[in-house]
Amino acid sequence: MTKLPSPYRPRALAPIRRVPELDYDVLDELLGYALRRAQVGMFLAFHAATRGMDITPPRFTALVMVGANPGIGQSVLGKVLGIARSGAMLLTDWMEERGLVERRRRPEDARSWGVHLTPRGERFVAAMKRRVVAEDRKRAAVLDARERRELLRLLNKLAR
Amino acid sequence: MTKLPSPYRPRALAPIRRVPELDYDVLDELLGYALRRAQVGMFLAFHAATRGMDITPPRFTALVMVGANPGIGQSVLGKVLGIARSGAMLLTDWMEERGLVERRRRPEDARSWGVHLTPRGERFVAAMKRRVVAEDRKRAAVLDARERRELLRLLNKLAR
DNA sequence: CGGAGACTGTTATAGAGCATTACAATCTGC
DNA sequence: GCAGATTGTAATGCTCTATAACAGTCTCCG
Repeated sequence: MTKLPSPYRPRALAPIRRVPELDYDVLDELLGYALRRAQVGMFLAFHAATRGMDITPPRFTALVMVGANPGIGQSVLGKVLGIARSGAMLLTDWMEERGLVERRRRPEDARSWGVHLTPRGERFVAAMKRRVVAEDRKRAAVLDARERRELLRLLNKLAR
Repeated sequence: MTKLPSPYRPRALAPIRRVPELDYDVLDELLGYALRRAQVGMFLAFHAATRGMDITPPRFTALVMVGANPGIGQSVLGKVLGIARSGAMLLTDWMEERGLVERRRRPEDARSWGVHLTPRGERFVAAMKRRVVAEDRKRAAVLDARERRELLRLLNKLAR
């Protein structure tokens, strides 16, 4: 039905392996390093959970935000994602090419477009969220409920 | 003294800005998203702390590991960093071009090289570690000592 | 001991992702 | 009503990393 420009190539990403014989020096004391290791693990789980959907974390975030904030502009999308406007536009192109979103003119501002989910996009986002949320919980299952809440709290505090 | 192939161009990376008017939907419930936000913040601090040194997180990790494990091979380096062998080699090239490390033949295995810090590399790594550790502490100062330890523990648990 | 298979570093190639810059249309405020 | 900011867009380029192929070397087992 819709043409898919890039023929889905799964991005293989290697896990960060812990090698017991090695001395990790200050790395073990740095929050930044611990964050990166944890995040790579999470990314691998994310990737597995969305297999076949051609989804990446930025695409996921963009789609969720469009779903929750219909009519959001591309500049705001860029801010939320921490990327430049031009990148947000390419991302929007990608979503539009797949028939997941559409751009609609805004009557109150002729410069900007509002981005909206299509019916197909709604279904896609719902399925995607279900998978990702489930995987996130599964992955976080090594922590008990209290630890999970505490981790979330500390991370948000750190991110300010 | 040593020629620097790429003329140090700082990689501007945008922060992930929180937009209060927006609905973040499931994102606020996902550990993965919180991890990413925290990590981007940390990366920005890291980048500021190493300004002028042309350092990135993988380069930092590689240099620290070489310093703490003299004679480490490039394949192991790749495993530790979570990148392919070819990437570890380019990284080693980069360090060598700057006179920070040298490759030495291993008598016990003629296939592999051992990577070692040069005297210059030793000084560089010491300065780099000082800066990064200080910045990491500063950045983590929003947490008290107990929270910091707890965060580190939870992150390591999550990364398995 | 000799060959199969695994492992090392290396090279070349390719692609994703993103920034930067420049531009035109439009909005806002003095 | 004009200067300056903002929006989407387009073109270009760079960095990081993977993939695949290759030769040299090691290991291990028949």
